Order: sequence, then C-alpha cells, then structure tokens
Amino acid sequence: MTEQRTARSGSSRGDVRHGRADVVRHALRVLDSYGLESLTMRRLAAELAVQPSALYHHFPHKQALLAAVAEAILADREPPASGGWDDEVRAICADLRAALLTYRDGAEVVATTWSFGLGARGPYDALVARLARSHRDAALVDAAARTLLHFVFGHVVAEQTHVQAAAAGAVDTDAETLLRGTGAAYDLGVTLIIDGLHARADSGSAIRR
Amino acid sequence: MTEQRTARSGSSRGDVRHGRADVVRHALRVLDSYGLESLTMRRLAAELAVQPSALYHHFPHKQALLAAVAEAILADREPPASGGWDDEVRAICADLRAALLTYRDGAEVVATTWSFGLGARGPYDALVARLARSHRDAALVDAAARTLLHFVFGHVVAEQTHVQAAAAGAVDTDAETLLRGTGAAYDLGVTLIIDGLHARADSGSAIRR
DNA sequence: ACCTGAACACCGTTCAAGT
DNA sequence: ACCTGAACACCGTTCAAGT
Repeated sequence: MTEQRTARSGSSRGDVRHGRADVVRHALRVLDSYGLESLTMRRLAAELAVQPSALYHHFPHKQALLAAVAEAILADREPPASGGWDDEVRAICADLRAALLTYRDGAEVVATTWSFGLGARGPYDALVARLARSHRDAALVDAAARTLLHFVFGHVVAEQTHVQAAAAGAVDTDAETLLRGTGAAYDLGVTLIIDGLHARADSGSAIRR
Repeated sequence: MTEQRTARSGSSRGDVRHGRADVVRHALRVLDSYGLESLTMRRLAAELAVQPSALYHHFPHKQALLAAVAEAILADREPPASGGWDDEVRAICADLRAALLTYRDGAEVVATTWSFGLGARGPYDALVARLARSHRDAALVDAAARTLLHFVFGHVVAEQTHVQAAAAGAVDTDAETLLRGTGAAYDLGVTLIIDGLHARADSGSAIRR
C-alpha cells in the first residue's frame, strides 16, 4: 500500500490526481468530521476538488466506497492475546468495539457493509475461527458469532447515536448515559452471551487450543 | 380510533381528504409492496393523489411518519401466555419477530424508530417488565432487554434483507438460507442469551410471579 | 489512469396561499 | 382541517468526451 503520489508532470496547479486509497482517506476524514449523513458522493468529490462523476472511476457505486471505508476502519487491529476461548472471544469483541469507536458513525458503516454481504467479514471470521476450536456444533458456532455481532453492532450504533444526540444538546448527560459510556453495559451484554455458550460448551474448559 | 370519513361535502370528485390514520395505512401498503427504499414522501403523496407538502400537515418530518408506521406494525399483538420468566421472554421475542415479519422491511422501520428514541418502546418495556420480576439487578435487566432486542432486530433485518436479495435473484436459495428461514438460528440466538440469564438468575426458578 | 461537463431522475422540507 | 403550487437545496448515477 505504499502510495506513489500524483502530480508527477511538472505543470504546476492544484489539480491533483487521486488514487483509490486517497479517496478512502478523504472519505474517512469527512465521515469523522461531519458524520455518515454528510458523506455523500457530491460532498466527497467537492472535498477532493473533483467532479462527482470522477469518483465512479474508483468505485462502481456508493456502497462499494462505503465497503472500502468499512475495511479501513477495521484495518490494523492487533490479534487478541491467547487464552481460554471465552477470554479470546471477549477480546475480539472489545477490539471490534474499539475499532468502531475510532471514527464517528463507524459502527453504522461497518454494520451496513457486513449485513449487505459487501465486506467487513473480519470480525465474523475471527469469532467463528475461535469458537470452532471450542465448540463442535457448527450451527451453534455460526449462531453464536452472529448473536455477538448483532449485539456489538447494535450496541455501538446506539452508543454513537446517543453521543451525537448529546452533542447536539437534545439529550441530557445523565447517570444512565455516563454508565453506558464506560462500557459496563457492553461488558454485561457480551458476558450474557458468553455465559449462554458456557452452558453448552462441549469441549475443553480453559486450556488453549 | 373510529375513522370518521372524508368526502363529506357532496361536490363529487376523487379529491378525497385524508386523515392521519389514512396516511399511515397507505404508507404500510407502499412499504409492504415496494420496500422501505420506495417509501418516500413524494411517492406516498402520489399514491394518495396529493402534493408532497400535504403530508406535512400530518407529520412534522419523515421520521415521525416512520414512527407511526412502526407503531402500526407493533399494534394488536396478543400478550404471551404466562409461565416461567424464560418462556415468557421467549414468547415476547417470538411475537416481536412475527410482528416484524408481517411487513416487508418491518424490522428496519421498527429498529430505526426504537434506536432514535422516537417510539416503538413496547417490546423493550415488555421485556423489562417481565425480567424485573425475576431478576433484582436493574442494570442486568436493562442490559438483558437491550441485548435481546439488538439480537432480534439484527437477526430479522438480516432475514428480510436476504429474502429480498433472493427474490432479486442475486443469491441462491441454499441449505443455509433455508435453515435460517425456519427460525432455528433465531431460537438458538435467543436461547443463548436466556441461558446467560439463567446463569445469573437471582430469584425463583420456574414458578410464576 | 483519471478527470470534465452536462444531464437524468429523483429526494426532504418550507412557505404563502387557498377551501 | 386539509390541501395546492412553487420553490430551495440537495441526492446517486450515467455517459460521451477529454488528457
């Protein structure tokens, strides 16, 4: 991914040519600064000082752009420290939440991309891979991974929605909001599902592999 | 809610006047026939043979219309048969899924309304009310209700997305899809969370109240 | 490989005015 | 109470053409 840059002919001017990675980087900037509702093809084009139609050289449609943005949000996460399956699953979920919170509306972008089957499969694959080593029932592994993801996406989307509503002054910063902000409710939700899995563990208890 | 009807002056014509309930009924029809993406203010207005601006007499903005549609989707559900808290929670979730599946894209409409705090609180309230009678920890009850709802909404949104993708021919009707269609994966997800709750039940085991 | 210019077919919302 | 007509400020996408 070493960006070979642009503006190579010496004719001066601010008329830079943009590569795909360039477009994604600007999209992340617009997303984080103004939110998903402001991340339009026309607005992004304006930010790049380019016609809207120029973006269709890089992406066939907006959802493809959004998928690339989702992958960027999920990129460069460290693998969880190895331990019992429950701790590793917990770590994958915590890391996912951290990635989603990195950018404004990050959860919505990643959740949409995943649910449309256009990418962002990393977290699902990581969960399935880990759970398959501790639980033999493939249907259970699939259901558990999806249940965890539905919870994480739903929870973090709500978190980010409330942060935004609070920033707009529409909502008070009360105790409940503060508590949820610490991630306590998040941990409780993940724990509930993991405990459910414990109730039907069919393999090793806490040893790795 | 007895609709007193319209067209009372005898001057003939198809220029019917519409009440709020009338608008919601037509919105449900458009939603179920063409999907949420086609449920636009302009399209709905055309269906009612009215100018788009006329809709703003009934609703301050589109989200308010959608909230009314969400409430209509959730309306008239029967209360669950009484039993142990786990069976009743299971029944509330099953009934919610059934309601969401009644209309095309029903899950998306209800989930959005709930997450924006604009309505559709019925399922949350029902879950909290039932769980509060069997679990003393209010934070746990809240987290459990939200975890269940995040799962149900996420799952049914995915179900309806896949149905639509399959109908468009973009996806094969393979074994996995068929299995999920039966609701087996849904039951597994709900069971996982309920089992997690069992692991920290602090009250009676199976007796009502 | 990357971009322009112009068009097409739409959106949600506001507002003054009408009955 | 319910609606019209017209406007404002936008959307995503396509396409022929340019460098």
